[in-house]
Amino acid sequence: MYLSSLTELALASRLKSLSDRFYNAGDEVYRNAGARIESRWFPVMRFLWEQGPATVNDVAAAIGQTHSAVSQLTDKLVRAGMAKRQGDAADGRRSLLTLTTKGSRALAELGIVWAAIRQGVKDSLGAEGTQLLAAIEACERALDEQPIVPNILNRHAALAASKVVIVPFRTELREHFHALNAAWLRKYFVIEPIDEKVLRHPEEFVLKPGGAVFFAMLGDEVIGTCALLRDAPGVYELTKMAVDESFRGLGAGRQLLDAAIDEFRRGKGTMLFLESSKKLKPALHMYQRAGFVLQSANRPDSHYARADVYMIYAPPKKSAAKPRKRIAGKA
Amino acid sequence: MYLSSLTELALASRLKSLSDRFYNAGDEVYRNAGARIESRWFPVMRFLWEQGPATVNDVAAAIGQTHSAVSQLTDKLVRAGMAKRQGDAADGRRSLLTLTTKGSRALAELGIVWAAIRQGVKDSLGAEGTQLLAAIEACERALDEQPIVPNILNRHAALAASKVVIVPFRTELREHFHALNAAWLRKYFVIEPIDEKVLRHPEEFVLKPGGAVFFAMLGDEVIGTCALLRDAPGVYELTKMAVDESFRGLGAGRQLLDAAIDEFRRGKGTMLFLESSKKLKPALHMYQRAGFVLQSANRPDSHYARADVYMIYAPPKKSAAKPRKRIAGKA
DNA sequence: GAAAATTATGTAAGCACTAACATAACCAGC
DNA sequence: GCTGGTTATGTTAGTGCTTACATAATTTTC
Repeated sequence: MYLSSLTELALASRLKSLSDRFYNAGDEVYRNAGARIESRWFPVMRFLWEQGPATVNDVAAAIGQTHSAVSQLTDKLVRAGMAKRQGDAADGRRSLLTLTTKGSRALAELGIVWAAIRQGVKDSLGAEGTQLLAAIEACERALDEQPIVPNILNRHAALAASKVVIVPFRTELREHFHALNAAWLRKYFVIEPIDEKVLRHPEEFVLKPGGAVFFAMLGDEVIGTCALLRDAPGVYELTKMAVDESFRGLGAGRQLLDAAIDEFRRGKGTMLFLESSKKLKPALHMYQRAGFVLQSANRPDSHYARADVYMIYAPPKKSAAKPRKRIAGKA
Repeated sequence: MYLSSLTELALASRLKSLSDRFYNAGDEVYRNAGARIESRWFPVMRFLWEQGPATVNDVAAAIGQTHSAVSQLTDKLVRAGMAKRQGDAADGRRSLLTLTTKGSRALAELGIVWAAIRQGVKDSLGAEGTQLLAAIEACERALDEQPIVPNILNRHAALAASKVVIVPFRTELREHFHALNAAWLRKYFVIEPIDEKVLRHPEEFVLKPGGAVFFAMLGDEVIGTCALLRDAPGVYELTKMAVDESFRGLGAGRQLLDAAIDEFRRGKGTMLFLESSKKLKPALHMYQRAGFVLQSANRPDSHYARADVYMIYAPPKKSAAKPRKRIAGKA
């Protein structure tokens, strides 16, 4: 699913849709089991059932919703004959919500339905269900203790102060060349032996034959990398492009690409190609915008099992790359 | 929070409220960071940004919503000048959604905001955040593979066919006496040495001194237990009452209680008491309904550190317990 | 090549919730 | 005892989504 690739950014949407799925499942179960209640009623009714009569605010606080929501829900319960409102004699503002006998009877009959739900959820979700519950619990607590927005804004201020800079290979950054690439390789494919060799020893397999490695830095964090590999005299391969997931969208990929293309031209290269996979759509778009052209056939003697895309650098004539570079520098 | 005590039963409500919290947090962040977008727009806009122009249905499928939702959201994006609709020349039914330059520019500026969100979420939620994402992912997959409703309905049918039966102690059930009690003790308190002793050796510490242990069975599953402990001649303590969380609401607790009270009367006991904790509200209600009366002071020489409630069995005269038993048997 | 089915999209009505306001009851401090 | 603030609740309008329906374009089927 597309949303899962956005990880933290689309949390709310995914939670919402999971929530809807469970609400619907609940309603379907109640309907099929002959229960006369709806899944949205459950928290309020169960609370009244367990704890006895309570005020609107009590209920709202317990189930974590606004008093309005509870008040409106109560209207429905009253209309359905499940609950009633009684003025509190001691305090005229309050009104006690109570289950009617019809309401308590409806709940009393639900015992085995609840047991079935608990078991059924365990059957379907297994350990994931327990894990989900635990994670929800933990997040609720974490959000209560440490509000998330100020945290994000602090981070934002820090990031806004720095900007992405491309630097050439340095020995002390070698580790990152491997780590950044391993992350996405593991995610989408597997790490092939040739990857491991090159990623572990860039000096020997990239630099020495006449290639280059670049890193994208944000402040003092290494957020991306790529390599220009000399394949034959004048022939270069763009490869090992990787940007840390948390820093996608900053333009680091494009800047790395531009740096590699610059290096290719400085070296008076005659051909620059890359191999990739159809799975990596956003990357392919970027390559295309940068001047790479998709070839109809795959590269004849590819190094990679995963490669099903072959692109060659062929920018439109009249030096279209120059102005582009200025824009990238500005962004 | 009350909802967390309902575990699987209130999953939907809790997911919804978590979702709302994240939506609100997102909006707050965007507002404060000067971004011109709303958190609800994000999935659609990001998708168009990454994958290029797409039809309503493409977008809907990718972000897991109905085409109507996307269509309506598009109206808003168009009104805000972020996107436009273009009729597809090849297929007159379709209309391609595209970001306007204003839209793409707005997103391009969001790079560091997204990075900040990812980092900030990690700061606030830490491992819980990762765990939550993993759990969501797993649940989505599990629900797709194995629909949950038929599972629940099967379970329900099975449960509806059997009913709760109370049986006296049997050696081969000894393990359950410990397991059922350990579950709730660990959850609310800690297991004190005296608990461990009695739970592990009910024959020696409960039966031999003249007490009794009961189990509640549903089909061949042991779902609850309780013990009647002889404290002194004619004086009995009701204790070690436990019902499996998955089977709350079936009335097993009440039936166990009735069985113990019956046993107490059969033994011509003169006093029956119990100790419990204010934390266990639903249990206290049940005890009260069964005829236990809350004492103003705690029991003088309590065995338990956790006990802050002391109740004595004193049913209203004129044999109120008899009719009650019939009802319990019927339920 | 016309009829039937499918696909793509928009529109309307409804639901669950929230925010914002309105009202009434209560309470604390002078 | 009155006054300003608080608390408890209801009411209204608005939002984001869904379902159900409507419509038009396209493809399939005989």
